[in-house]
Amino acid sequence: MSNLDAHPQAPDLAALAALLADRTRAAFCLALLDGRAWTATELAHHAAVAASTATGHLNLLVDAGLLAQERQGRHRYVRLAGPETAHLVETLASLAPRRAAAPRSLPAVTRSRALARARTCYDHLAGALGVAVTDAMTGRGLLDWDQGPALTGAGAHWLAHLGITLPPVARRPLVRSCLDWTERRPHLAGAVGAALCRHALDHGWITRIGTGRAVALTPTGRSALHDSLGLPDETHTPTA
Amino acid sequence: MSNLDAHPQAPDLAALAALLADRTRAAFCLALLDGRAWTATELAHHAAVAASTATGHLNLLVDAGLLAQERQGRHRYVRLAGPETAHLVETLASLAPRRAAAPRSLPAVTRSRALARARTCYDHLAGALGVAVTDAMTGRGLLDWDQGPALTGAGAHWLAHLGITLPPVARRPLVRSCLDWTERRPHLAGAVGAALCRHALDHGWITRIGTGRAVALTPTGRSALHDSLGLPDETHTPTA
DNA sequence: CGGACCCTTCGGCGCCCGCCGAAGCGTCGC
DNA sequence: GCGACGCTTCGGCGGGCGCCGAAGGGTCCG
Repeated sequence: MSNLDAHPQAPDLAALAALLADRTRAAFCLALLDGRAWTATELAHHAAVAASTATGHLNLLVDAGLLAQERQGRHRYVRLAGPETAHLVETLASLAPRRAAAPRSLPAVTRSRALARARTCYDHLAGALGVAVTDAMTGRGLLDWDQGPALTGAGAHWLAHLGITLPPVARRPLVRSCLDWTERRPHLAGAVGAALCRHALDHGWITRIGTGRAVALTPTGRSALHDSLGLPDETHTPTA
Repeated sequence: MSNLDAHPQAPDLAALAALLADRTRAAFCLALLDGRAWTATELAHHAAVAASTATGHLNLLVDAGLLAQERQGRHRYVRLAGPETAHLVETLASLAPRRAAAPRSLPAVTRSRALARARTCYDHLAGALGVAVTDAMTGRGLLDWDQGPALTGAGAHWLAHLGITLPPVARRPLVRSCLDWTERRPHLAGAVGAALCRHALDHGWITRIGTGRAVALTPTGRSALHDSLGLPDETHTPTA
């Protein structure tokens, strides 16, 4: 009985894992979790490798279908091929040993400031803000995790009230739990998470900082999230 | 800006992926998805490698925390360290390219026979049987996937009626979707999936075949699943 | 007690793969 | 048209890692 007979999937699984088993390619995929398209040169700089090295790595990822690419003149843009790839990268990231562990327990006022340091995770909100939004929605009965992650009726109404319409065809889960690497608690992913993030960007609740995944919570956003979810808002909360 | 500065997680993520980026280790982990403990020698035979090779690989996986081990005299038993590891392996397996694709569309009678060829996936039912159970539960309103995978009230009653009690502390999701590699459709995972599988084994609905993940649906099981979920039962259904 | 068995360590071999700079092609903007 | 820029190809180098058999230690069983 050969290895192939025992588990035909083993070589394929190993090959897929091997694509992420290189620190440069891992850095590429982590960067691309911001949901945007990067050029080859940007990724090379980001990962501090030569352009020729980046080319080889990107070819592997594109050929394997983990990344999608688009040519615009001399620029080669790549992005994660879809939510499945993002989910794989997220899963690996959530299980990988932590290095710089975030503080476990923040005082409330510090937590309020921490909301300002948010980021996106693929196409949904992550970090302290993502977790805070998720927790608040859960606390207000907009999400129900008791029997698996689900959007409640109240949650659907709340979204509609905000003017958020969900995609008519549910080809991806409406609600998915995504374990936040820094907070070590789940934040909201799936179609709802993506729609919320889109809404937050479109309405100026958050703005992107630089070219990474960092986003800044704006005063408008802080106020809106306070009104709609009761998140701490420094303009309304006295400083302790 | 060095690679480490850009993404501190990248080397760790890559290291984790590297653990599964070897066909022998991948075969080990796929085998261990049956949820049982295997000895080092069994795994070596299974993957067709020398005992010394298996030792080295197992040491890597155990040291990294992906596997848990237990010594009993001269035997070294290892198992997957927990559902998180299983989820990672499942995720990789579901994204890995397929080789021997299962037939896409089975005639009903052949599908009935296919139910007999089931398997477990970590601690829940998989394959044709797992998918059939999942579909039947969904069709009868016991599971609701419209807003994320969820157990319905009817589902909870159904489980109670079967005598299945769920763990009081929900430290893992009650319901989780697990994409079935061979059927390419989701089967039920999570605490409910595990409880169902346990129940099916305890009540003789399925029995294990050999030392792998294959399980056989028994006449008792076929009858019980027909009664409780309307699954095809050859003793009640005329052969076409 | 002795042989069989499980498992581990060791050393050597061969293969794979990421890295780089140099050279080169195509695009872009002045 | 020319230089700058983005990207690709090529060849060589060095490091890493899985593989094996041999040797050996510990456990098990007749």
